[in-house]
Amino acid sequence: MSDKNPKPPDYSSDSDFTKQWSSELSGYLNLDDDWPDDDPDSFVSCHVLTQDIQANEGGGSTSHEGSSSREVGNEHEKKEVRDRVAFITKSEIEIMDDGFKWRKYGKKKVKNSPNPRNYYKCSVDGCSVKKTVERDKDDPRYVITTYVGIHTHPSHS
DNA sequence: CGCATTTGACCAGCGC
DNA sequence: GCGCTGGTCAAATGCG
Repeated sequence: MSDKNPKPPDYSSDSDFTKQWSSELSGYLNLDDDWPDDDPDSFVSCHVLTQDIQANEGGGSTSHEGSSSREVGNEHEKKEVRDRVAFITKSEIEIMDDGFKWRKYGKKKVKNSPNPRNYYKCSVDGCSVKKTVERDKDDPRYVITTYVGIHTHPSHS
């Protein structure tokens, strides 16, 4: 991708799109920026699944659903308490500038979907936030963005 | 010149 | 014990 600042042709008002995202993120990432959220009902559907990514079949409708052997209500306190925020966004593009700089550090093909999964990491100094972007296998027009960690900086502006 | 992006390989954890 | 999946890092290249 040679385009650093992708402007989705579909979203004429990508500004609102970004604002909304930041607004959503601000609720979890504690962003100081006050976005003039004037369009809560935008054309983009953003679903937030926080702290519980049990929804492997999150995109809705996935293959095996009968295997309910493992309950997901328990928290796995194995190592660090990384904040995981999964965003299911209805968009054709997965590269959206939410106000942070992301450096792609890996691409892996998942068996659960015919599409590869992209791994991004914040390139801001002192910020160790990671982001994983994956396309829905059932609905390619949907993108699942999972944020891991909390931004320690307001924005890269 | 610096940095973002890309692909491959390696490693770790878990399942069977 | 071996295999598989997922995840991360490293090196190289291209572009700004």
